[in-house]
Amino acid sequence: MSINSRPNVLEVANLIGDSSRLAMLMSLLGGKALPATDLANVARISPQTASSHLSKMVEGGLLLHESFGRHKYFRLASHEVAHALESLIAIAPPKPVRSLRESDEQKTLRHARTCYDHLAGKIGVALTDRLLDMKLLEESGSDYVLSVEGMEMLRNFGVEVDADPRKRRHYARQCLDWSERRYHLAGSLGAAITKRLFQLKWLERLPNSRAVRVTKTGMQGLASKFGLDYPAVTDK
Amino acid sequence: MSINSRPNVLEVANLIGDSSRLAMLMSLLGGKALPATDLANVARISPQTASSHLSKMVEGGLLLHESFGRHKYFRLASHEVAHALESLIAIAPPKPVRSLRESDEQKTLRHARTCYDHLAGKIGVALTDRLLDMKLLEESGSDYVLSVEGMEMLRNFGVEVDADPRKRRHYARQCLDWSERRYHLAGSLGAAITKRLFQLKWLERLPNSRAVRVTKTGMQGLASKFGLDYPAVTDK
DNA sequence: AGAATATTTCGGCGATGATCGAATCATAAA
DNA sequence: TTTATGATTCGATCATCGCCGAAATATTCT
Repeated sequence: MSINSRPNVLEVANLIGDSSRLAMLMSLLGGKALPATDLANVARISPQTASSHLSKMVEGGLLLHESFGRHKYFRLASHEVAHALESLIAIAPPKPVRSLRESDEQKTLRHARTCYDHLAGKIGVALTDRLLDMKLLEESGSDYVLSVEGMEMLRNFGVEVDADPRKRRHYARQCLDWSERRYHLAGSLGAAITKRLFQLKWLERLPNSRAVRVTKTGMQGLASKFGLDYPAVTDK
Repeated sequence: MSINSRPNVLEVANLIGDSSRLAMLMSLLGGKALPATDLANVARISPQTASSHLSKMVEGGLLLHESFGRHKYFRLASHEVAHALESLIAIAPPKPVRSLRESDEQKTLRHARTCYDHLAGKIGVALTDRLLDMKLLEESGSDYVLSVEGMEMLRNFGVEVDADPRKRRHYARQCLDWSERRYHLAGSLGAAITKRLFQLKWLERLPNSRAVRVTKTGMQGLASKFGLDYPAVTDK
């Protein structure tokens, strides 16, 4: 029984397969650590129930926690957990019933959001496309590789480009975007670029959401630096 | 609520998070299609219960079925489903309690098995290592790329090497091996090589298991063609 | 045709587990 | 210290769902 040998797989899948816990996990996919009460809210359950769920997920290796005063912050335990969640999202059947009037939150999520630690949504896909067009990034097999020019350009841009990217696993992974059904740049490079965009205040987080907003300077910056035609992205 | 927008994620995770269904899915990770009764056996449940589970998994998009006479064969619906399962295995905490006397089945699984459509286990990892040593394959970011020599060599070896590998997604993916905690070659290239090894009868499937056996000619062949020191692999 | 095997449907039992109220503990503000 | 807020523990309730027995349907074998 190859299943008995890995009882933890069952435990992990079981943990994810509950509506309340999944709601918490999905909101943690934004990459931020959130306190227990906030997580109870997103799941629409009482603090007691949330506490129970959270301790189970910590026990099961899905989450880590850190205490600050009377608050207890939870976050995903690793990139691997985020990746597993993404891969589940990827196999959930295509588009569900789509109401004519798409919810606002839905719309902002589709537009731009963080996917654990990197940029996703229309903007994430568009930026990746630009990097490819500008030959800063190249597809390689089912992965990306940073070109020499790309490394120089991004370093000048202030991104912490790794010394020897080829040595690192998951340096420039392709991540399948559920809203766009397209790939975009993930991995530690994707995270580093996103980090820089926040530093420059080209991006800012929206409260209580994975969604992010491109600021005014961000629009100008993305246009001049990467030639990203912002209106074209938002329109269609 | 980004969760309400994707109810299918919950459904999928829920389906995986049941012991009986997971047992079936794990055995289907071998890549073969199996009839309902066999799946009932691996899960140690009655045919009625299995039937119920199977129809749910088809409904949820995890499985596909094909009928041959009175038999109904089930298989994983896609590479993505296999990939999602692998990613769950990867986050299940390291090694569980390990009895001194490891079960025979466990041992053969560790040794060599199919991971959906490619070779895994000690042999899978060892073969990948050899391909890297021989410069037929190169690491690129978190992925593999077939070298020019590699393409020629494998084509001569009878592997259906794709015309333009760079165009294909998931051509030479790295797959994390749960038993070895090492990466090995997956993707369509990994599948093509494995297919060829079965053709040549260097590998043969063991009944009712994901485990595979390296045949006598296989040992010789792997040694002469890829310099794979078979005894060294099996020993430690 | 009759017998055997594979799969499915229905119905009811039973266990697991998500949920919240009430109470407790811990930390921070007043 | 007192008060307020975040988090946890315990206990009881209640719904869900996995499970199998019985019976039906379909296909193959003799």
